[in-house]
Amino acid sequence: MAKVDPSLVAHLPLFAGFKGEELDEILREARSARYPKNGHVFEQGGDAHSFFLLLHGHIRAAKTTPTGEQIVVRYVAPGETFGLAMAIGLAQYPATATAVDDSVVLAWPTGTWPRLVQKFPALATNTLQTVGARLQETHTRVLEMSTQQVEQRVAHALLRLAKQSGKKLDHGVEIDFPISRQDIAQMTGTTLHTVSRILSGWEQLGLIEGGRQRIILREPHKIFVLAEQNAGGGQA
Amino acid sequence: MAKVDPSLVAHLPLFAGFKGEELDEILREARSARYPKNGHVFEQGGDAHSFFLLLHGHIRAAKTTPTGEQIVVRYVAPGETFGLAMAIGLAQYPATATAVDDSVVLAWPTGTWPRLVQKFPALATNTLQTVGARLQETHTRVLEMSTQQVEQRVAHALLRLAKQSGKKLDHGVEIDFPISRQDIAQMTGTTLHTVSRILSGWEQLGLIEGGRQRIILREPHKIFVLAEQNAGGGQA
DNA sequence: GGCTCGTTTTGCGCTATCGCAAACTGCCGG
DNA sequence: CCGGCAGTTTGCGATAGCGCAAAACGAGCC
Repeated sequence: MAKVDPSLVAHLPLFAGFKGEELDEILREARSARYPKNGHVFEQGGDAHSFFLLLHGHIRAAKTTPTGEQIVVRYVAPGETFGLAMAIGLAQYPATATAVDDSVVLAWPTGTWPRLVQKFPALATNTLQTVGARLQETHTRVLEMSTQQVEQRVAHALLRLAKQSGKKLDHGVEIDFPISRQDIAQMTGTTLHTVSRILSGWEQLGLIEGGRQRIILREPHKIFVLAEQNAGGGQA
Repeated sequence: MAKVDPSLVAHLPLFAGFKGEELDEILREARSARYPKNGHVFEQGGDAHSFFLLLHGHIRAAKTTPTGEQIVVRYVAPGETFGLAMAIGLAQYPATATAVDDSVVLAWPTGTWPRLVQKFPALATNTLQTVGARLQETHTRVLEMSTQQVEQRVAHALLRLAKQSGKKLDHGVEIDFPISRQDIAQMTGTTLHTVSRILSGWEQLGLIEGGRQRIILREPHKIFVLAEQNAGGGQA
């Protein structure tokens, strides 16, 4: 219904190199949709009927094991695409997408992708860059999980969240959407309990301030130091 | 020099949907190169001068931390592309590629990519699929590292290696290139020692047979069971 | 204003896995 | 044929982090 102002999205990586009228044509194919907090945009295993661009809000993409355990694949911030399953050759979504805040998305039916890509090859190369960047990030995540202790991984995770979705405060940065200790545990490969212990410790030290699904980094720099330093003693 | 027979590579995912003469044109841009066992194809941080297609042999892609720890990102089997750094927008290689066996590659100078993609947009979409598949695999890896014990992760790793590069034997499957316990540790996020203990245990049970940089899966099915089963007791 | 439920905190024992050290082994080079 | 060395095995503490249990807390609802 309500059309999206092209100028609002023209600068996004997905549309890099597009003229106004091309952009128009692409946007015409999308419909916009609103999801309330905790609403499901799509579910793991469901048919990949659409791909999305987040306009407002925040989306959590999570993957579930057969035994019911979950990990958070990533948090989607406004301006990012998600649900690209079909673009990478999948017929079903490999993860579940849930709005963690009231969110507004642009959705293109899967069927439009081949046509759009054919007409606008730059869409494919732009998407390739995006997916490639995510691959790099995921490799970094594997590297961290392999070589760092939980405390450092949590520190890195918070810094990334702050960078991606941080709201600057007078003193510190607040993560701009509701996120629980459990969520952080699922991002870093640990347990709710361990995250809680770590954050409590940091709060004692005045590094952060926490609340119910809220985290404020009061001393980002000190957390950065924590994240980088080798646990205990390094190799001489 | 020696031209590559197009029919040998025509069926690869990278070239899906290409006619013979298009293929020819693409192949003409590549040069082939040979790397001896343990030769470096490129190094992490080095300028991304080329992208590659592996024709023969096996390549190990590994990422190193500032402190010198490594993880194996993946093993490249013949027919797969690697070193796609520039296609995904990187100017430097994010990992080091080493031949684990005498290997032959096809190499395209980075500069050819934009031109090739412009002329053959399907290259971009094919590559997108490939990179997307790798992203999925990496997410699976994160999931495993987050939710499974070391023994199961090792089992999964061996099964994947066997599937990708296994040589069928009378009784069992042999991994077709030299791979050390250390390598497996770096694939699963554990230590050389733990891998050695696990494999020794399995060898006792007759599940595998090992040697210096060699692994034979004698009972793939039993290993599969090991890989899938929840450690200890699952939830009732 | 009081209640309820989801989130967070915290205590405590347990153990999978690490980390170090040392012995062993099969290949490769000379 | 004889070292020497990289890769492997194994033993033995040390411990980070898990898992369970329970209490404290706080936001929203009635």
